[in-house]
Amino acid sequence: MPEGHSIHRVARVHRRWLVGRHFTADSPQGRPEVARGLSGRVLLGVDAHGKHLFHTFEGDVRLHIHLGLFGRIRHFRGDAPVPSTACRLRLVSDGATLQLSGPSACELLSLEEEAALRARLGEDPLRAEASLDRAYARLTRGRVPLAQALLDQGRIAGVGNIVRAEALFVAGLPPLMPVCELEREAFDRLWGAMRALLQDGVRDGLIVTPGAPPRPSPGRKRAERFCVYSRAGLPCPRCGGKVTGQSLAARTLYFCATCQGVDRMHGPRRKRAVTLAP
DNA sequence: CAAAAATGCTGAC
DNA sequence: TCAGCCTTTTTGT
Repeated sequence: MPEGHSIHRVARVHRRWLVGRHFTADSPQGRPEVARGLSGRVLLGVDAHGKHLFHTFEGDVRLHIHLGLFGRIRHFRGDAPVPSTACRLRLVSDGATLQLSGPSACELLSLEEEAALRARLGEDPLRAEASLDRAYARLTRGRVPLAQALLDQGRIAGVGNIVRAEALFVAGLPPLMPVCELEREAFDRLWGAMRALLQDGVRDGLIVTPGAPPRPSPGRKRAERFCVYSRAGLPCPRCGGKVTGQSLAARTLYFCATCQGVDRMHGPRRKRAVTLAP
């Protein structure tokens, strides 16, 4: 579930439905001190940065949530079901309930702790104040592969395995090129692709890459949402060649070697030299 | 039923 | 580089 778009969508939903309400909190599993700290307070605001969520309650109480790989947030209007035994935090108000399970972080932070955490995060394509200059400068440090740098939340925040694969495909960029060789023009294209995918994801609640196969591939039941992510061995929707899936820094990277110019290392949009007759 | 997989991150070697 | 964390959903017998 959780790449940046899911988190920003949650923040938007909470701003609309939960801010201004007076909550009682409990923690069926694991975080009694967090529940105690929040219980009886009014929620004042919600902010998302990358994959991190920050809730501010009255009395300067700040909740930090990171869903990690397994985390989930459910909300209910009116009656809510009994939470699972794994429910880490439940917030209940008149008419709205929130249940959080499986997060990798659910903690109260001081103003300073929150500031320190946010300072470690890179530019978030979903935040209005994001600076392309800063994002480009941070992203292109060092010689790590471009695809690996994209998952580094200190360079760019909110991009996960799906968005990196799909955005690199949309931008037609070779994922394994040294990131310091990424030209500004190619970066702008990539940033635009990431931002568009994430923004559509916030609006729609899930990511569907433009150009994804409209019909299920052979051996699949449903129409597909992605061009390359999780499609190793299946045909690329653009050129029909086989999509590659390979491990990079312990994550699976998906790409189309043909469309993303892997052999040329600098992308397919560069003009090929032509031998002219004398 | 059991097993596997999943969009993430950390800490130990 | 790898194991480990942690929950839910999907797939297979």
